[in-house]
Amino acid sequence: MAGRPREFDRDQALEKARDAFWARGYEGTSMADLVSALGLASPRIYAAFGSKEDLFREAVALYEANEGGFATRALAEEPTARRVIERMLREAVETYTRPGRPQGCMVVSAATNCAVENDSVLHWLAEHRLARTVSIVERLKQGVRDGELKPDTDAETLGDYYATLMHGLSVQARDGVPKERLHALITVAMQSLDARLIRGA
Amino acid sequence: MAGRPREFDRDQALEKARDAFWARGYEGTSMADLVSALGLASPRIYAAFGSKEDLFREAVALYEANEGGFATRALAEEPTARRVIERMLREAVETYTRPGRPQGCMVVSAATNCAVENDSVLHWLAEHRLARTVSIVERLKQGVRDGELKPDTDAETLGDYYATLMHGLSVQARDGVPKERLHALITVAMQSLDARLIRGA
DNA sequence: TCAATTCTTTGTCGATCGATAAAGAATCAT
DNA sequence: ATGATTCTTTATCGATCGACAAAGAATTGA
Repeated sequence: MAGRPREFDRDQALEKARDAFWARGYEGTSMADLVSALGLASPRIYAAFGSKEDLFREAVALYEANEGGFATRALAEEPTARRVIERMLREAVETYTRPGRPQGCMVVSAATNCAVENDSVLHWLAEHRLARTVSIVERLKQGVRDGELKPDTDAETLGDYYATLMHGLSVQARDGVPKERLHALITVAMQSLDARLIRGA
Repeated sequence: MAGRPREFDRDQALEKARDAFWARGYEGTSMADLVSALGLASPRIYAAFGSKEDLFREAVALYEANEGGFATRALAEEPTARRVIERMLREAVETYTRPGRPQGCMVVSAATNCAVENDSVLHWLAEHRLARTVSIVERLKQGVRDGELKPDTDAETLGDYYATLMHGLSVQARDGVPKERLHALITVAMQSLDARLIRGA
């Protein structure tokens, strides 16, 4: 077993692929683009990653494990629903507007206008977005159970509200709206949650 | 002058093109898709519309003149900033979730992940989105001047906030979130504006 | 040393991309 | 009627799409 060793760093190549897909999306990034971005001939890419779609799915997984993982991290690390939501939104803005990096959210913008033959990719990303909405809603429900939020709080609606706002943030960031303005509107949006808070909880 | 008359209805063909682009985006809709959707051989399409990009721009203009024109209509027809914002959001939801129609906003989703050679289309739609944000901000500033909103209201931030939410609504609608849930979150979002209202104005 | 294995390189595959040339068909003005 | 004009049809263009065959190069275990 084990023949000639690979001459390039697979992880490093995957990072470059993630950035390319993040910036231009699944269909917006051609194999020729990847060849040039990764500095690898196409048979080397296919040997290491299988297909363009396989590479894309790995790239999204890498994104979600790092830059795009702010929601998961906020959910895991913050003690209150209030802090989870605000940190998630603030880190979303930071991630979506980082200078010298692709703008917006890879999960939101990498496959919105797709040809029919790539519907599987489109639906896969949609499921990721819906799963994120569900996790936000669940956390708010937990906040109600914990006595952090008023008992009559509609957690699903509030979760939909923040998920919708977060997806909108990605669009705005891609359009070049500066991060200061995005942070300012988050301050407005946090008031909806503050209104549901039980003081001193 | 005036040779053989055109055998098909140009306006009707444009509507079909608008629906195709609305559903699948600029690059997601191929000329072959258009040929099949319009029921016209490609030379007839080129003769009537010039190029795929010209056709797309006309299709977007048609969208904005009808289904996508709710923001403009609300701004023109509603007497208060409060009513403009709510009607705009409610009609956005209705438009984005209409059964049997393409879901979401054509301006938001038709060109997000584009190849480099179609950057012009992408930027053109981005400008449309930014112009919509500006018009919302301007209307809120007017509300402050009219004495409808409290004098210390940050109209730009509030406008950014509603524009962001509206763009997020398009993503959610495309993901299949039912319109009842979207209407519910709008009710939450309207409280941010209600908090800035001067009672009895 | 030498088969077995794996990676790299070169060249190219069929399909599809947007777009058009050329010829036939139908209308106009005269 | 006839020439000018415009639309429709058929066939196809070169470029690019994602993907791979085949051969050479480098490492392994025996």
